[in-house]
Amino acid sequence: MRKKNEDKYKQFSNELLDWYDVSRRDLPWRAAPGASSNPYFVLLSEIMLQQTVVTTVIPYFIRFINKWPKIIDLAQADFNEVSSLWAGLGYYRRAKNLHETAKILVKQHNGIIPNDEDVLLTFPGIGEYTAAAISAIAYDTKSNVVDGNIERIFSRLYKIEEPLELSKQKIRTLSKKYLPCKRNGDYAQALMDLGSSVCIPKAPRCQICPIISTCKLGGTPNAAMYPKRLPKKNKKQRYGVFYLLMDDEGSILFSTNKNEGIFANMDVLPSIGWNEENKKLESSPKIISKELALFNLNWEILEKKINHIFSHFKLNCTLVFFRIKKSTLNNLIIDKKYRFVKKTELNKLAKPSLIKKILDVFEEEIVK
DNA sequence: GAACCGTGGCA
DNA sequence: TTGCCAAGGTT
Repeated sequence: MRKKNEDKYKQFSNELLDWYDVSRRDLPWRAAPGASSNPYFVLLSEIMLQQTVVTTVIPYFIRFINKWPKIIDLAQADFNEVSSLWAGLGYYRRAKNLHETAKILVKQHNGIIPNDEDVLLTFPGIGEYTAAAISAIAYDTKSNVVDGNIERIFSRLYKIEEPLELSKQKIRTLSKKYLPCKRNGDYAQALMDLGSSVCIPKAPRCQICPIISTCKLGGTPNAAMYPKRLPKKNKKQRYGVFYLLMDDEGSILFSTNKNEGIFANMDVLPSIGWNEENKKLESSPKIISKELALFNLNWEILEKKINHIFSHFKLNCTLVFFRIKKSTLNNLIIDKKYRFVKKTELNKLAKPSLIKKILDVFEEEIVK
């Protein structure tokens, strides 16, 4: 019986690797067939790919390796520049963790990325999946790489009825049995390519699947129903007010967030609210905040509204544009954390997509 | 375990 | 339009 199972596992990986040799995606961090990969490229791409699709990552990855071709370049970079190149990619703590990891690697590991999963796990921003993926893809170790794609594939292979949130450990145990003795990095990437182009979440393309013969759901209309999931919680609606303050030289008031919370370390516009109850703030845009108080002045005000959706809440944004004269700045109470940024310096900031969106809304006013 | 942490594409 | 989801990690 054991012999029979081993044959099954071997056939599975062989068929998958044969498919990979023909169907593999050509990605900028991927080594040519037969060539050894660049561990720095693997690490950088794996961090960027956390919860982020390949097509989104590619241009960011290219910009990063053009600016910092080696890990030592990244380690020595000014974090503000790292943050700025990361802007728009989301999950901004990743940028800080990446930079910290690069610095540790250069300082304590001679700039060499370890192949040991346990060592990789000690770096900030590298968890179980990423450690296994770097080890397998960069050094071809026999690591049990389990990402969302692989969870979906094994959920379907075994027609797992439990919600994915509850079956992760079972899937790890199953997937470990299938690991081949050779080409482990290719094998992991083959599963991921399969998950992204064939065993896709909706409408899986079972007709062209190289491993349909081992799949309990293969070719059945039910395949799309797996993996099953726990019911999603509704995103709460929050309300916030954002202020675009421009002086008569065209400079705009910004602050840089601390290394915490949403938009960690990013450059943002002054805002208040972000609460579920603050809907009433919409009607009093002139009172900004304790740190930034505006009273009894004749402002040129333009008000707009946009919506923005985050991973765990929705934000209804009231946007308020003020044009102020420098001579009246003395009447403002402005916390020291704020600073005016010249129009020509805007492109150097690390602006989250929401902040870019707000600047776009007032583009005509900014150009004036 | 559950909440927090972004964004864009797609149906 | 809305909800879903994607190469997860940290607290």
